[in-house]
Amino acid sequence: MIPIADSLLTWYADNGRHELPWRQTQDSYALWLAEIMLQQTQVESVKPYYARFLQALPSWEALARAPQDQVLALWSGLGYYARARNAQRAAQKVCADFAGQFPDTREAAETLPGVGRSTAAAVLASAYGHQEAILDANARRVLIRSQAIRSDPKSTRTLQQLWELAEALTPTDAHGYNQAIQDLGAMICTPRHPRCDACPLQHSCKAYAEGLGEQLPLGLRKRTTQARCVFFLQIEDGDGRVFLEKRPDSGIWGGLWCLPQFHPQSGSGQPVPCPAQQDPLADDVVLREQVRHFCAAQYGLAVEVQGLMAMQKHVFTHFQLHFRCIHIGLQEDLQAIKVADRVLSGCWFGSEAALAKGLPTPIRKILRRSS
DNA sequence: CAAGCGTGGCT
DNA sequence: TAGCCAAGCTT
Repeated sequence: MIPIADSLLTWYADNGRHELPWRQTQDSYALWLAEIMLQQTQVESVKPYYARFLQALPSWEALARAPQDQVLALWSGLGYYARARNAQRAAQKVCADFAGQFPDTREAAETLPGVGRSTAAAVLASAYGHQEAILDANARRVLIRSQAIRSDPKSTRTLQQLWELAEALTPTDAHGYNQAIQDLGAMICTPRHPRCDACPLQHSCKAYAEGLGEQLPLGLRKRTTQARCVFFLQIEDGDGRVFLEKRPDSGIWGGLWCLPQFHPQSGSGQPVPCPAQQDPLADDVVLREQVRHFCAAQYGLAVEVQGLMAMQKHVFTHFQLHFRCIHIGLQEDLQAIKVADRVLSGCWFGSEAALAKGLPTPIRKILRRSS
């Protein structure tokens, strides 16, 4: 094992990103919130969300008591929305079970929804000064390179080995060290084309010595970019309000408000796989009749299809969604609305009210364009 | 334990 | 363009 703490801390003092917003506070709530937002998410993306969220919900109590819709609206666009729902549950648990203080042991902290080992360690080190090691993507990459670990980074054994390494290397000043190793991973020891010439660990780095800097970590990701397709139904009433449904907590975009989805091949409206077809969402008389039938059966709405927007694509980690938006008007306005209000989990929103909700990014783009 | 879960930037 | 990647956790 090659020690790196001293070199890292020295480098960090002069080169670290000391100005990051969550490095200006000792409040465990703010530090925890930053860690949750930063999971799988880049610093620049988090900054505006962090400021807005803290401003609106500045304490455990405020978050615990907020309407879920407000929490999701503040998270809207940041992605991985289970984090937002878990964060609120965690705040409620902190208030109920931990007297409004972030727990002071890792074991207790890990009982909070959305808080795993690394997040718990990061908060305990930064908020309370505990000597706790983190192991996020940055730390993992730095350790793998500095020790030239060639085994599969995803395997349980390698992870176990990395955690042991992380704990052994983490000094008393874990707070500073954790920030330092993350900054090195973000600024110098980057996934591709690491800047070894500027690295404070170059003299001791086994990967550098063996010319493996670009090769490690090994076999990172396997990709499957299956394509699915769906229609989004933009149904407007006589007052220009649009109809949105709240999605169930489980699955993609959980808890967010969304336009109704439709596909002729799945009565449920679920997106369907669309292998490289010419035009999987073609507009014709049959489709328009199917849409009318769907709206009647599903929502009790008598509608007329006004037109189809151009095909668009939204890319997720695991698949890409091809979609077209269908503009729809009501035939029998007032009567239809009454039926819908009674039958549905959805609601009608004016343009401004809709945009204030927690919306998936592609839905927000659709509604912004037509507002 | 592998799959699921968002989005934006970079190459 | 299309693939790759980012301060992980849950089921």
